[in-house]
Amino acid sequence: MTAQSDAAGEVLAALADPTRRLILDTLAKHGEATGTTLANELPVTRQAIVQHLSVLDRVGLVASRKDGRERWYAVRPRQLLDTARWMNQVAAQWNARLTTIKRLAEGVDGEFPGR
Amino acid sequence: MTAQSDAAGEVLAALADPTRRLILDTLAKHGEATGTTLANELPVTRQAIVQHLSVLDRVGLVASRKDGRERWYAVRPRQLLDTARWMNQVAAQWNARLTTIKRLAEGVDGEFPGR
DNA sequence: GTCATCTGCAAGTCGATGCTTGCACAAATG
DNA sequence: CATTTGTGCAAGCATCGACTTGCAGATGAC
Repeated sequence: MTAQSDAAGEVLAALADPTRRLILDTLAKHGEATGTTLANELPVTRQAIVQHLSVLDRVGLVASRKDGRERWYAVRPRQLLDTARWMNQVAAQWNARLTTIKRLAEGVDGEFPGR
Repeated sequence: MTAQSDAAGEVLAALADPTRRLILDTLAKHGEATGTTLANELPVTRQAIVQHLSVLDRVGLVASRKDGRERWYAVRPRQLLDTARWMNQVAAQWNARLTTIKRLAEGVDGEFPGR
């Protein structure tokens, strides 16, 4: 119920890094790119980029294709959509629980602090 | 366009930690809980839990209320929903870009590797 | 064949952070 | 008032991960 190889968690961890999000952005902008291409316009080394791409590939956020001596990467939306769906489900659970609590505390008009 | 105080990134980073997700789960299950309550049923110290709750509060995933000498925490779905929406938008952008590319590469029937 | 370029592997550095222990303070109970 | 219980602050440790540098191998160009 909670753990099912935890795909969502992996994707979240991958997306948590700002550089990785930047790489994904750039990649999506170009459609396809190689490690060296990305390194040319991003403020990090090619090695760093390749390592990030390795992480992103492991969780299925990018895919790679080898052409000659070049390796081309592209973005894959599916995992992102799945994770978004997961988040919506969790949020729905929270909402359900909160409304239940509210119903139990019937009559109490005090809402929760607005942070 | 990319940076707008980056609320999504903050939430992602907060959700990336497994212990933090466990805390959120437990919290949602109970509706409300205190640091010591959570520490009683989770395999970490109260201090660790409070620190995590501090992070979660900073990004708006939980809110706290003080009653006497006890501080009660509860989950807040809004940030989660916002982040899910953000993910959907990004995924939509990726999809749009990918279909454009595909259209440009008209005639080519080769799909992308299935990882 | 020779040279330039792109990739892949490895090791090392450095900062961030998850978790702990220790203690002081505040509030409820007797 | 004394005791107990819950919270808040601080410092220390230890691990993880982001990034770099260095080099070897593979592929294309001249």
